[in-house]
Amino acid sequence: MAQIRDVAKLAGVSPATVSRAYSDPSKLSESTLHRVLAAADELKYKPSSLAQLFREKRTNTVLVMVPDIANVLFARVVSGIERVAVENKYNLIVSDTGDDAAIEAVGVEMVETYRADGVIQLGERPLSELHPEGEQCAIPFVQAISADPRGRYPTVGIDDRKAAGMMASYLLSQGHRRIGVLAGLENRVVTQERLAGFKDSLAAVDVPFDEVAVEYDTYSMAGGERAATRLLSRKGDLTALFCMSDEIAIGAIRTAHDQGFILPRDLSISGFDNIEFGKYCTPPLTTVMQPAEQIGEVAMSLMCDMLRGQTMPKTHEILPTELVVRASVQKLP
Amino acid sequence: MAQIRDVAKLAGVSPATVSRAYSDPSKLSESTLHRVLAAADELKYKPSSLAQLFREKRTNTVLVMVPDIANVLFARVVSGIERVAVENKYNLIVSDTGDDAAIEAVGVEMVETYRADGVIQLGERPLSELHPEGEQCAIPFVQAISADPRGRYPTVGIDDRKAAGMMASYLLSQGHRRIGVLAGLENRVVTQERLAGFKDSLAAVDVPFDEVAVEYDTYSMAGGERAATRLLSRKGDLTALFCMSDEIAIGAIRTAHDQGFILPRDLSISGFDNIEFGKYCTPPLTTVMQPAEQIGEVAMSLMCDMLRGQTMPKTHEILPTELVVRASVQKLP
DNA sequence: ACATTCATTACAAACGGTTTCATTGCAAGC
DNA sequence: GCTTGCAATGAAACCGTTTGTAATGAATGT
Repeated sequence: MAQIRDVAKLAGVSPATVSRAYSDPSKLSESTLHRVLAAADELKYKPSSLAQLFREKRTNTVLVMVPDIANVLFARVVSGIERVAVENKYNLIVSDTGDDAAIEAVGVEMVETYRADGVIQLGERPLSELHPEGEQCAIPFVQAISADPRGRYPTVGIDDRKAAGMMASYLLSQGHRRIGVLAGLENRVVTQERLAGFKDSLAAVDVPFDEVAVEYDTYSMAGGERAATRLLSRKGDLTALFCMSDEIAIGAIRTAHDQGFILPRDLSISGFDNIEFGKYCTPPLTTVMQPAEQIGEVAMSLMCDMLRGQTMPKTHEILPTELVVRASVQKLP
Repeated sequence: MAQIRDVAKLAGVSPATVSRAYSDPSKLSESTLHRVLAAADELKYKPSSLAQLFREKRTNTVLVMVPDIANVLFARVVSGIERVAVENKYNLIVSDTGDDAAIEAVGVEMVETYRADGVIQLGERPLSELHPEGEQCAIPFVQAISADPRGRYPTVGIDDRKAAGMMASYLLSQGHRRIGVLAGLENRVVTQERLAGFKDSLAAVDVPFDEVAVEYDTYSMAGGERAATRLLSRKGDLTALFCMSDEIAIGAIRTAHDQGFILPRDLSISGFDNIEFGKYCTPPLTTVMQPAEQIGEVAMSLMCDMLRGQTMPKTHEILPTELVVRASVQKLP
């Protein structure tokens, strides 16, 4: 591969001039610029980004830590991040962490070893748990989607509590009173937030919360199947299932079908997230829209701000959610 | 951030010694090693990968070009690539190309500018179309999932023609004779391959291929809906729909439901890919399993071989597919 | 006692650009 | 004609590692 000095020699100028031909062409005379570019073209010269980045001590790269890249919701967030990244000429290193603290810690280290300029964390773990210096450490870090909006680092996501409350209110407004909850993993803050929102709405209309009617499992279709099976065998009188994700709801629909329920006549089911497949369920899923792509876009925008301005925006962006009414929830007479 | 010379000074040795303390500790005396590590620890020294990589002229990074990261099938392939990448200590730069030739070309350039060591292409476009030197250019390149296995670059995927033939044969074996085809984009080689396989099986049992009964559209649920709507309005006598992807099939199921079909009684529908949601459709989707994660793993393994051995494996890995029989295809009397 | 070997460690070059500072040449101003 | 200023360019330092080669000293062999 041709180097800058080869081009310089061929064009009869110094390497500095060649460098300037790229970084600030206006500094060169018309004829020199032409000569340099012709020489570069002839030698098929491409500057080594490795050398450039080394000199600048920047990588132009942001690390995105995803708990599971094959999860459609996360994939959509990454898609949004990507869009803003290319706009701003950043590359994305994507790491599938499997929600593992050790892997995430390695990711954070990549910033300190000049492997990435900053980190966008899609997992729930805050930076303070991933770095030996805890809260003190100061690297460009943005947490998105499943973040607790109370730390000192910027976060972007939705108001899970409010959104869950919105859905619960809708179920109540449709006449449902005996509502089972298919929750995700119990130890997640997102689960607790959504549960709190659910309880809020019940309390607002003085419907007692039936502690027994909650089943926890993974945030997945298989988890939804299992949780639904357990819940339905225990409580036969439920009229609706409040599911904490669309995948859980899709699993629950499968279970309900298999047990001979006619949906939504015999059982109403609501989801959360509004993944594309929900629209194609039978019956189409009533759910809460979470603006996944937009969350990614905002997260990457914040990251760009941090990277350019060297300043840390102390914001916690809360993006709006929307109730998506389809057919899986029925109005009771 | 502390640098190697700070550590060297504190430990009273030369930078070279500090460097060797990491790269080959056996070269140092017990006491020196100890002193160096203590000094490094005290200063929280982390070697700059940027400087290291610059020196080695390697990035330890592989670029993955994905037409659409939010597509579950691609996401699963990326997941497989990831797994092998971390095993081999490679980072992944993921680029969502939107199937755009210009963006893909920029990706290929990243190798020439030392931004990545190699490229894994999940799109259909071969390297020869992405580089000014065409077939001549010699960069570490592996094409996966939608590759034409006839170029000089390694590919990994399935035998689309055979797999499609397998599914068509199954439909025929269930008594279907008037089978509509919901194809993906017409200009894709994968579409043509699967169509060829479909025709193969028809020819094998002397069923004439009904050219009219093919509808092309995008590989998506929306595309499936549109194509199904067009096809069903044109041909009322079909007993089965051969869909070229699960997403298309899911869209077709929606359309069929909406038009009052009882599935699979009134219409059988088959998919392709075996994405997770297929299992949760109503009725559960009969489809062809494509080993997406494994395709990713093999692709990344090949990439590692190329990167280490500097040799190009001239293989075209064909991974096995499987018929997944569920309930969306009915046996005709 | 001297040469030889070996283990340790230091020195300095190299990686390929960018950038600061100095130099040159030319035009304008007096 | 001489100074001044500016545009264009070059020389060289620099970024933080790694590594080939040289140097040092101790141990060994004769």
